[in-house]
Amino acid sequence: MHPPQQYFSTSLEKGLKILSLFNKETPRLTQTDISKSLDLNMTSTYRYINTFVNLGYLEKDEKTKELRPGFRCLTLCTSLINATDNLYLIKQQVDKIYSQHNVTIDVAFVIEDTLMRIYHREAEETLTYQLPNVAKNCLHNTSIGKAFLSTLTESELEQTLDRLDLHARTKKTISGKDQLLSEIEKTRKRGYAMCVEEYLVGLITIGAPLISPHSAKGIGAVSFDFSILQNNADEIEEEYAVLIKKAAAALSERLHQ
Amino acid sequence: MHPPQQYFSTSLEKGLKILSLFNKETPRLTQTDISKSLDLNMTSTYRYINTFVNLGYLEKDEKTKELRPGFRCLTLCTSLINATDNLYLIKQQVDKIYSQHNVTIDVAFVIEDTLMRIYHREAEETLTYQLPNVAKNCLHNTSIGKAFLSTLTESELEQTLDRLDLHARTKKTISGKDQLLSEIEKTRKRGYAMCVEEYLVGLITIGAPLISPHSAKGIGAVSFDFSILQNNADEIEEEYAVLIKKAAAALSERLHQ
DNA sequence: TATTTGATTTACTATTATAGTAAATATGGC
DNA sequence: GCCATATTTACTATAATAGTAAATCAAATA
Repeated sequence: MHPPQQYFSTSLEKGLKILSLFNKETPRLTQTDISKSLDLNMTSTYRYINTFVNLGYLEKDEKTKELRPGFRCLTLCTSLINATDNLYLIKQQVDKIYSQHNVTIDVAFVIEDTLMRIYHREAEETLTYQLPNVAKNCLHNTSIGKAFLSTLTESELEQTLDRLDLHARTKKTISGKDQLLSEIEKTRKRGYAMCVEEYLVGLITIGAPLISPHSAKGIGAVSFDFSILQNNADEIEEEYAVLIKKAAAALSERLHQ
Repeated sequence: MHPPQQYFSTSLEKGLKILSLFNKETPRLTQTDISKSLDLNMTSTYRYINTFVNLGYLEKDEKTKELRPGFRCLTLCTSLINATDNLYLIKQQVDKIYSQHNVTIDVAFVIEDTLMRIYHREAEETLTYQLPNVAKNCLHNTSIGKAFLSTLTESELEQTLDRLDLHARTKKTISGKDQLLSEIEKTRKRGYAMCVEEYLVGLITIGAPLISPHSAKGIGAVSFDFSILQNNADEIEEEYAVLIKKAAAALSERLHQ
């Protein structure tokens, strides 16, 4: 069935998928949760979980059997984050833009069609929406998503759009595939994406893609968020189009080592 | 040879061991480095590395073949750290003590006889030594190490000491096993460890163990560091013995969820 | 207190992934 | 160009894992 991928450890992949399930939105999971969301049979799930628990990466509540990241995750994560300056440099750059322009900024990577926010700063004295740190089904209705999509090749884009559920979160959400394709094309040409009340009523965002200098592939995007009560879309585009592209370029550069 | 540990994924364990090798001191490693330090044969090392590279957890420099944590580590780590408040709460507590007493504070966990620092604050206007974030062979000559050892059972302690290389870093390092055993006993009784120029000439530290409220086992320690030029050992003990124990208790509590 | 239901854990193999040897192919230094 | 070192590929015996099924446990309900 699967192409027999050599020199690839499927067990390791499954383990990492389990760890990746834990985040701010879902900090605790049961064995069944994990088994279901990864479509992994109970015994295998049990084996991997047991491995993590034995090594201290997960802790299991003896009563509820709920799992949560353990102290070993703390050391692993601090080590890994210290090993590269990436996160530090990203935060530094975002903080700089934030202090100069007082805008709400989001930096997110896209992993398996899921938007993973790695840093966020919120503008003062503005209306803001708290977006989740991990968000599925958002590539078509956020500027981060659209900016990311604009980095894909024709065939990748085609495949991705077929996979996605182009759910219409608001009346303005672009949910037709053709319409979305031309929107992505527009985004690619001008180098940034706009999103006007497509994700949430009242929310306007402008975003540009982050390109890994290592692989030269799009890996995520940065966006500025505004409330429609304080800015209108044209003004935002006028004022921030150049800035968001510069921000994306500066951040992309900082992904280098 | 090994007891056939059921419900444990050895592949996952090896993968995690590889990831754990990356830290501030060793941010880049070659396949050979990894293979040697984990005593893993080249083909297996290659398979695991390849898995990580394919998934984006490691990036491989095409020229030098050096490996470093990839963008996928960033998302995993931010998710995991967001999933629990542990790190945030620890930092908060340390910052509080720091601002009240202006002392240099280290918080570290002990993993496989290795000291992993997860947070550090440095006192202002004092002479300080920059300790590494990951340090081997330090359980016998640091107050963090000795405090941790004092939480072990008799048999665990016995086994650990037999494993360790009781290297004498300075003239004052306690490198005899019996001498160390009575030092640990003393530490256990009073609830804190002192280390007077045993790790570095001129460095005095006082530390107390961190106990996981989950497993009720010792997992690390917190310490205050001083220069012998500004404080003498007796003064430090007098002034900080109660505080370090309180700090350890407060931090241990915060490991709960 | 029994009974049901759902979840987790253990027992047991067929299957498959992995370890490890060895050979091939890079890569860099003379 | 040649040598030394490191990485990658080929190949199979072996050991780990997947998956079924049964057992155990825990919680909710009768």
